[in-house]
Amino acid sequence: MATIGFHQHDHSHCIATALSQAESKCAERKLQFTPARRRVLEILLEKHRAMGAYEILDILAAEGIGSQPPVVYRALDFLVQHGFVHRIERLNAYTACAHPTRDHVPAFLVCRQCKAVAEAETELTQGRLGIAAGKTGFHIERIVVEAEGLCPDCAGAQA
Amino acid sequence: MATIGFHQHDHSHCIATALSQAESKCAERKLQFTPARRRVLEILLEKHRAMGAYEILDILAAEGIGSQPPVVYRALDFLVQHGFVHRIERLNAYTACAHPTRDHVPAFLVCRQCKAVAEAETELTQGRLGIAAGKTGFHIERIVVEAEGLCPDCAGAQA
DNA sequence: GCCAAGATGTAATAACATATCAATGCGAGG
DNA sequence: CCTCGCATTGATATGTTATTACATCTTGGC
Ligand SMILES: [Zn+2]
Ligand SMILES: [Zn+2]
Ligand SMILES: [Zn+2]
Ligand SMILES: [Zn+2]
Repeated sequence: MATIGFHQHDHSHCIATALSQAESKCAERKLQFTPARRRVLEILLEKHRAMGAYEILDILAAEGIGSQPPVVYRALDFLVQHGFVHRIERLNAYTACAHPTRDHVPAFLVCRQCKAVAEAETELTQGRLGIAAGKTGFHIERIVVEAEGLCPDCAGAQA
Repeated sequence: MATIGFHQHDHSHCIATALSQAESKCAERKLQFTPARRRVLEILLEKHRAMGAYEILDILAAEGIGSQPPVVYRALDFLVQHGFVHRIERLNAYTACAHPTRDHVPAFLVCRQCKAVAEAETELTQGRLGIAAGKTGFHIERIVVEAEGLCPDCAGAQA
């Protein structure tokens, strides 16, 4: 059992599922799902939380996969590029996508205390931001939405 | 003349205005608007774009105000804390608030090419993100919204 | 097999941020 | 006036995150 999106669940098999989905997707698109890329995604799925690049690198180093920063940054770039992983700007950290099969605009709830992260989705309509962009002629390609606050656990522990 | 919010305008006097507004606000709240803090805000107002901490520090160093990182980070912390400056997570950079008199939830349009930044406002209603948060018991305290794309200038230059 | 594109190995460095502790200034209460 | 407490500053060191640069190797199309 592990904490995901702030509730408990058994995800022993969803790692395998996500990995094989990623594998298929790469095959379709003629992308190379190399060992380092695969292992980084697997690590993020296993831990099921946001991890810093160097935290991942430590694991790779221990396993003899690579010990230099570019090893992990290249893998992360690939995974982020193709939507298997999201970067949490607020934390300078990375987390496996919670619904990699759907095309989506990710949004995150980030606990400022324990750093737990839950992935939600925002509406595609860009509201006042889209309107502001339109007025000025700005062309939006991507939107970062990250809410910061207290997760249920930490809020409860405040007592 | 300078680029602000992606259109031209003369803001020779708005620096002075913003500074004196900040001064009043600090006086009201019994905050110390010290020389370093004042100068950092002034620099951000002058340049009128997002600046990295070390870029600001270089200026402070040249002026003999201070050359060590804590000098600029302390000033930035203060200015961000009190709403005179916003941090752009996507860029690890800082920019003077475009409407410091109003209480607001800032949102940004960030050009991926030239790094120009425009500040907009988002609705306070948190839409589906708020709903998702409510369901899981997450308590939102702050929301980061940063749109990435191309500003009119860069889009034009694409040719 | 040959070539070009993509991926990896490796070293060095850049960019961003914080920890720690001593020293200083300054107002409120005695 | 004194001094206690608190915010600020000074100074040094260190921690953390990310990129550049260049050599080498692999892969897949031809
Ligand atoms: Zn996702
Ligand atoms: Zn928490
Ligand atoms: Zn603002
Ligand atoms: Zn631009």
